[in-house]
Amino acid sequence: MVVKTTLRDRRRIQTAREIQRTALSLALRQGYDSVTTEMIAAEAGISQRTFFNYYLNKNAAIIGTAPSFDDATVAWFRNSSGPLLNDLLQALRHLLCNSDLNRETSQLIDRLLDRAPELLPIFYGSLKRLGDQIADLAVTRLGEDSRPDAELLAQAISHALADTFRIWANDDAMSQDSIVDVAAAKLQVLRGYLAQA
Amino acid sequence: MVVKTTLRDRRRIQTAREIQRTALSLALRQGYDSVTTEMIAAEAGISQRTFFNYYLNKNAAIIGTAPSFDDATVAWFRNSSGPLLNDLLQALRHLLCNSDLNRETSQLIDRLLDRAPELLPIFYGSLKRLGDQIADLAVTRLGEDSRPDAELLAQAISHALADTFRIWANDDAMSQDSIVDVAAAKLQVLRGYLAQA
DNA sequence: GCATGATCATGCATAGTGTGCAATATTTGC
DNA sequence: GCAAATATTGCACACTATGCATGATCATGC
Repeated sequence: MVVKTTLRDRRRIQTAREIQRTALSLALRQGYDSVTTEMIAAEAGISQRTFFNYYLNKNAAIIGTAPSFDDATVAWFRNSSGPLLNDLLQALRHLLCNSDLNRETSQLIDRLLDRAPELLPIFYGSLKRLGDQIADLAVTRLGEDSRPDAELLAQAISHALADTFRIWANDDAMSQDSIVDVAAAKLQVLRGYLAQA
Repeated sequence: MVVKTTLRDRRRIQTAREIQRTALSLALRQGYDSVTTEMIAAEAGISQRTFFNYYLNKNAAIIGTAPSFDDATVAWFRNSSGPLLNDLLQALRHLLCNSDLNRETSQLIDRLLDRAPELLPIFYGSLKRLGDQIADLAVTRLGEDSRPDAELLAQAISHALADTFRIWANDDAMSQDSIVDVAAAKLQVLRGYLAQA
């Protein structure tokens, strides 16, 4: 089933991005706290009410919406029989491949996180959604009883991925494809620390 | 240096706990969203303005304030030369030993997290403070260059600890001392998953 | 004890967030 | 084009959170 992309859909995505860019730009210019949703709406050329139609709250407008696994990837994962971690990483490669990341926007987010560390929990909180999806995948292999362990693993993976994102955002020489590989390397470093006991 | 505990200090702690208990009880009774800070203040016998003198926001009142490492523990850690993970876990044992956890309150939090999953990111966000402290400790050993790796490790440790907390809260037979041990076991499970690649 | 300086509780005003609802405008499918 | 679906907007409103002024309460040195 081919997805029909209507004018409305395209506009919706376009507007959502414009709001995010405006919000980031304003927050970097005059500080996150002193930016109001009214300002963002005004500069984005929409009403405040419409702003809240696009994002549930101010934080969400800054961070943007995280991508989701598509059905094909989920199906592939369920049928694959490779090592769990390898397959999870492979699924993430598909995810990143399909989503068109914007390095410029990522850079703005990265810079803002430096200046406004109070946003860090929100950033990682948003990443928790991705982590939950990873945990769901892992649970299909490990069984529902292992959900806490799956969540711990998923949390580590998404955290490593987030770190790598920030590196990628600031390194134009780094390719989008290598994000997952670098994150995987970070996870092996983590494994090393865990082995010291 | 012995800490002098004045009447004011004791009252402050007492009131803070009372506010938290009230907030938890109300949230469990009628849902987190429909509880207002005014209700919490009224039921706790204080003004709304005083509520905000104790907690920066509504979320903080629910989750409560996480404990901090004391100077003695930090000093011990810096001078110790055991394996990193072992020493971090040992520091956490000191932390838990000194802080008088309330199992009843923890149970209420656990139940509320089940009913209001939108609080989960806030819960883990609050745990991030503990994670940051652990990361700071680890950095004193690994060097500032390894901060991202230290944060990844700290994140995993605090997540494992949080999971274990929820188990402890609901298992009266489980001793407070064993929390760190169970969390350590969880970390070894994580290590196993990471080794599969 | 008690004076006095520090800290705390409170009321009030105010800025900002976020939602429900109804009216209006735009797009889609036919 | 036209009707149904969907988007945008204004408005009212409840709630969160902060700053500031004022009076109450506590700590401390004498």
